[in-house]
Amino acid sequence: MYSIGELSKRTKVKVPTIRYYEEMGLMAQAERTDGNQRRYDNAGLERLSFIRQARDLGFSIEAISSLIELQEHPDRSCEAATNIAVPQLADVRAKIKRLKTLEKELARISKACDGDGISGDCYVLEALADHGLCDREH
Amino acid sequence: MYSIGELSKRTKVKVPTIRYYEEMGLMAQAERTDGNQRRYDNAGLERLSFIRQARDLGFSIEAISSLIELQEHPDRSCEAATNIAVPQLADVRAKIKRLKTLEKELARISKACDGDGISGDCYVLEALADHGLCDREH
DNA sequence: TATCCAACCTCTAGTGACTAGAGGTTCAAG
DNA sequence: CTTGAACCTCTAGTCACTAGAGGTTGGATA
Repeated sequence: MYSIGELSKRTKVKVPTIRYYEEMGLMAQAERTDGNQRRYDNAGLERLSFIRQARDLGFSIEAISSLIELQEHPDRSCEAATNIAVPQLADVRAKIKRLKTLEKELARISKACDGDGISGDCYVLEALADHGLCDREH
Repeated sequence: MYSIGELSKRTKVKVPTIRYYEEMGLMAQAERTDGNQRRYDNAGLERLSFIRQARDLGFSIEAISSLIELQEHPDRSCEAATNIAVPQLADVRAKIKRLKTLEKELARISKACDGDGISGDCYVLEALADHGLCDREH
C-alpha cells in the first residue's frame, strides 16, 4: 500500500494532481485509512502511470477516460479505440513534421553561433511564418 | 492593411486570440482606424503566423517571446542567441522523440483494430503504464 | 507511551492560454 | 443614408493543473 506521496514520487505526478485526477474520475476513489488518508495498491500505481504517460503524449483527460473505459471492457469493439487513435495519429504525424523543420532551423542557429562571432541571419521566424501562409497564398 | 478578421482568416487564429496576444505583448499594439478598429500590415501577418505555428508546436508564450527576440536582434552576440536556441532545440528534440513513440503505438492500434475485432488486443494502456514505471523499477 | 513534525486532509483561489457572451460602435456595400 | 456584419471593450467561463491557508494524522524517535 502506497501513500499519495509515495505514488507521487514513483510516477512523478504531483500530489494535488493525483487528487485532481480522482476528482475528475480518472483515478478511482482511493481506499482510506481510519484517519482519512488515501492508500493505493499496484493497480492504482499502474493506472496513474498510464495517465501520466498519456497526458505527456497529448491525450486529453476525456480521451484518457475513453481509453480506460475501453480497457475495463475489453469485450467491446475496437471502433471506439480507433475513433480516438486515428485522429490523434494524424495530428501527431503533422506535429512531427513541423517540429523537424523547426529542429533543423534551431540546429542551424546553434551551430552558426557555435564560434565566437555574431549570430548570422536568423530564419526561424520566416521558416515557420512562410509555411503558415502557404495554404492561403499558393 | 488587414482588419483583425482578415488576419484571423489568413492565419486561422481566432479573433479574440489575436487580441489576447496583443494584450500579452506577443503581438505589437496594432495601428487603429479613426473608429478604433485594428489594422495590420504584412509584418503583423507574418508575426501572427509564426506565433500560431510555434503555439501549435507546443511552445509557451514565454518561449515564443524568446524566439521573436532572437529573430529581431540577429546582430547580437552569439551567446545570447545560443542561450535561447539551445534549450529550445533540446525541447524540440525531446518532443519529437516522445511523439514518435506515440506515433508507433497509435499506428499499431489503428492497424490492429482495422478489422471488426474486439478491443481485447489493444495493449496501449499496459505498454504505457509499464514504460512509465521502468525508470523506478529497473 | 508521549511527542513531534513531515506528510496528509479539504477548501478556496490563482495560472496559462484561450473562448464565449453581453452590450455597444464602426465601416463599407447597396 | 441606411443597414448589418464585423468591430470594440469588458466580464466570466473552460481545462488542467498549482499554490496556499488552516487544520489533522501517523510513524519514527526520546
